[in-house]
Amino acid sequence: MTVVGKVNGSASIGPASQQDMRRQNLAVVLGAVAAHSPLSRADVSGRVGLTRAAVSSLVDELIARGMVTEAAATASGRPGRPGRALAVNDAGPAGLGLEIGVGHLGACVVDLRGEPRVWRREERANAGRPAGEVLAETAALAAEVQAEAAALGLRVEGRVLAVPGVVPNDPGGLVERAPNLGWRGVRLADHWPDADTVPAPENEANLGALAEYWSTGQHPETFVHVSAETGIGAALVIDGGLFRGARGFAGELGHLPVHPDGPECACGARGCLEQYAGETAVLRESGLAQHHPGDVVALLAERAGAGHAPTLAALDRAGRALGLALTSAVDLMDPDALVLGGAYAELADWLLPAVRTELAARVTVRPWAPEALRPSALGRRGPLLGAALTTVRRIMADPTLLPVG
Amino acid sequence: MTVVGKVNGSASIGPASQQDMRRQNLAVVLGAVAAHSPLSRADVSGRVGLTRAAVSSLVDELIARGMVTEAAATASGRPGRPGRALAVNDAGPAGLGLEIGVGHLGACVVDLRGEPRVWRREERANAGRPAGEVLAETAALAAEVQAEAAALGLRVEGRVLAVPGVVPNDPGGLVERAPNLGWRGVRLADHWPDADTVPAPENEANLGALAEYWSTGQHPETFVHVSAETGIGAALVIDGGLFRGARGFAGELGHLPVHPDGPECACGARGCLEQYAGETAVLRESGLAQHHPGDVVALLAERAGAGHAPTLAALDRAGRALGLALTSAVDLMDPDALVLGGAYAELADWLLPAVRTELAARVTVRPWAPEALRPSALGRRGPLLGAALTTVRRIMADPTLLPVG
DNA sequence: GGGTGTTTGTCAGGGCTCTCAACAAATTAG
DNA sequence: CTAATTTGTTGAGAGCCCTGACAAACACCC
Repeated sequence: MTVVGKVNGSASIGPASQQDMRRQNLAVVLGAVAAHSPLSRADVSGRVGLTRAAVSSLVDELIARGMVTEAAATASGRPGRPGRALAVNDAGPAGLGLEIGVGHLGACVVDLRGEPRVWRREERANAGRPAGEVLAETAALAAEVQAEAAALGLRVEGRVLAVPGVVPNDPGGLVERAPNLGWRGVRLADHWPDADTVPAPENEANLGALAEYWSTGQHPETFVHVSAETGIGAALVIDGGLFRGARGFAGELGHLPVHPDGPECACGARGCLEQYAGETAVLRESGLAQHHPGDVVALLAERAGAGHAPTLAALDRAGRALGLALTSAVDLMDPDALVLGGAYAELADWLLPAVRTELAARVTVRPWAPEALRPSALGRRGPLLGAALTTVRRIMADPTLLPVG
Repeated sequence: MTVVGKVNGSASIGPASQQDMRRQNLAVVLGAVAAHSPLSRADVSGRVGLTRAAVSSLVDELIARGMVTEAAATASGRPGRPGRALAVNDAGPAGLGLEIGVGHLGACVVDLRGEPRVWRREERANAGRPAGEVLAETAALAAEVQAEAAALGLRVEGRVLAVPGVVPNDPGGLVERAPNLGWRGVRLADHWPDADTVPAPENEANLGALAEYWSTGQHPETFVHVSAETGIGAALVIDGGLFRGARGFAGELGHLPVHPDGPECACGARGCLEQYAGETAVLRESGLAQHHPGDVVALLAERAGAGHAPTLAALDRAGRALGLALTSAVDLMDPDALVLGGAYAELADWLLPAVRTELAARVTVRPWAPEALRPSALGRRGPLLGAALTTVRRIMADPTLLPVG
C-alpha cells in the first residue's frame, strides 16, 4: 500500500493533492535512477511500476530541473531499439556540509549522487573561543569550498552544520549547548556574516549515524550508532529515519545507570556509563593526564597497540560498561546492528572484545549475532559527510523543492 | 530550514496513483468526522482543507460504503442553511477482539466509533491446557459475541487475538511461544474450527499500549507502556505507531541489567529487572506462596493496602528496580510519558513512589516531569480493547479495504 | 409576512496526472 | 534487405480535485 502524503501511518495526516502525487512519483523515479543508474526510461518503468509514458513525462521534468542527465544511446547488444541511459546529474544541485569540532573545522560539497566532490579539513583550536569568531571562520571556509564547487558546476542548495552539541527539535538554528566548545544558546543567524547562507545546525553524532546508513547502501534500516565525542551519545535510526525522541533528547547513552551504586557522575546520578567509558574516565584509568594536548584518541590507540597494560585495562573496563549499556539498548530496541563510531571506531580493536563478551552473556532471550556489533566504516568522516548528504537526501525526497530553473 | 527530521527511507516507497490519493482523502475525511462529529460537509471542508465539492464526493462514497451516516439537519441558531450532521456509522463495520489470558477468556466487539458494544470476560484456567482446546473455546465465545453484535447491526470485519506471548513480525498467525500458557509454535489456523474466522494474533502488551493511545485522544504520541503479565514487557509507541524492533523483540524490559552483579536469572544473565520486579520475585519477597491460587495481583494490592510490611518492602524494591530500568528507557528514547499498565497499574499506589524517586535522582541531563509517569487508564481492559480497535483503526486508515456493499 | 443576507450542498467546466493503445524510431538476427 | 524486437512519444480517455455558479434553507429585519 502506498501513501501519497506523509509516510507515517497514523492520524494527523493531511489531504493528498495531485501535486503530492506528482511529487512522490518524481521522487520515486529519481530514486530508481540514483540507485541503479545507468537506467533507461523503460528500465525505470519496469522497476517502479509506472507506465513508460508516465516515466517519460517524469524524466522530462527531472531533466528540466537539472537533476537527471541523459547520455547517448548505448549499444547493449540486445535486439531492439537501445534505451538512452539516464543518470543523476553530477553537475547540478549539491549539498554543503560544515563541521565545527573541538580541534578542527570541516567543509565539503556532495553532489546529487552522494559523491563528495570537495573536501576540506583544517586543524583549528575551537574550544573556548567566542562562537562568533569560530562561526566567521567557518563561514569563510564555506565560501571557499562553495566557490570550488561552483567551478565544478555544482550549485549549493542547502547548508547543514555538524556541531558537537545539543540541537533542539524545533528549527530555528539554535545550538542549545556545546560543552566541549564552550557554547550555550548560540543562535547561528546572530553570528553568521551572510544572512543568505546560514546553515542549519545538527548534532554531529546524528549526522554520523545517518551518513553511515546513507553512504553504504546495504546497511540495515534500524540500528544504534554509538559515538563518543561530547560525552557518549547514541543516534537511533529507525526504519531509515533518525529518531530524536519526543523532545530531541533520545540516545543519551552516557547516563544510563550501568552500576547503580557506582561513582558519582557530574550529572548528579551514580554509576553512569560515562564514569566508565567516557574520555575522562578512560584517560584517568589508563594513567594519562586529564588535559592532554593533541589527539588523545590516537594516543590511546598507540599505547593500546603497544601493549600498555593500564591502557588495555582501561579500555577493557570501558568496553564492559559499554556492553552493559548496549544490552539495555538491544533489549529495548531490538536493532539490526550496533555501530561504534567516532573515537570508539578507532579504539574498536581493544573495546570490541569486552563489549561482545557482555552482550553474549546478557542478551539471551533473543537471537543475537556477534557480527551485529561492528565499528563504523566512515569513522571521523561521518558527521561532515552526513551534513552534506542531508541536503542531498532532502532534495532527492522532494525534487520539486528547487525552482524549475 | 528543515533539518534532518524524519525523511523516511527514500527506498521502499512506491509510486502513487489517483486511487491512492482518493484512499488517503477518504481516510482524512473519515478521520475528521470520527474526531469531531457531528460535523457538516462544510465543517469537514474547512477543517481538512479540501473543497466542499470534494468533501461532498468523498462523503457520498463513505456513506455508500456504510462508514458514515447522515442525520437530519440540525437547527444551529446561526443564519444560513444548516448543515446536515455527519457521524461515523455505529451500526456497520466493526472489529472483533479476542483475548486468551492465563486465567480468563475475553471477547468484545467495537464499532467504528471505537465504542465497545459487546463485552464478555469469562474466568477459565487456560495454563497448561492443549492449545487446540483453548482455541476451540475461544472460537465458540467469538461466535457468540459476533452473533450478539449482529443483533445490534454490527458486521465484524476483522479479528485480532491478544495473547500473552511472542508473536513474530511477519504475518502468518504464528504464536512463537507463550510461556504462561505453555504454548510453543502454535499456528492458529491449525486449531481454529472455521477457516474463515481465524484471528490474527498479537502480543497483549502491545495491544494494551495501543488501546491506551487510541481510546484516549489526548495521549502523547511517543511513550513507553510497561506491563507485567508475561514477564515484564514494554510496548514502545513512536509517533503513534507501535515499534516492534527489527525482529519483533523490542521492549524486552524484563531483562535489562539493573544490578549487573545481582542474582542469576532464568535467562542466564545476572541482575535482570525480573529478579526484582517480576511477579515471582515480588511474591517471594512479600512472603507469599509461589503458586498462589486466584488473583495474586489483587491479593498483593489488598495486603499492601492493609499495610503489610513485607509486601510494602517488596513493592518498594520492585519500584526502585523498575525506576532504574525506566531511567535507561528515558535516556534512550526520550518519551513523552511512561505508562504503567497491567498488574503494575493496580499496584501503582505502592510502586510509583519508588519509581519516581529513582527517576528524579537519575534522569538529570534533561527536563523530566514526574507527571510523565502514570498508571494506565484502562488497566486490564486494555489488551482486549486494543485487539478490537486494531481492526477499526485499520479500516479507518483505509476505507477502501471493505467492498463497496 | 416578505425581503435580505448568509451558509450549505451540488453541478458543470477545467486542469492535472496517470493509463491505454498505437506508432515511429532504432537496433539485431537472419 | 526484411522481420522481429525494444524504446520513446503521442493522443485519447479516465479519475480526481478545484473553481465558480446556483438553488436550497435558514436567521434577521422591516
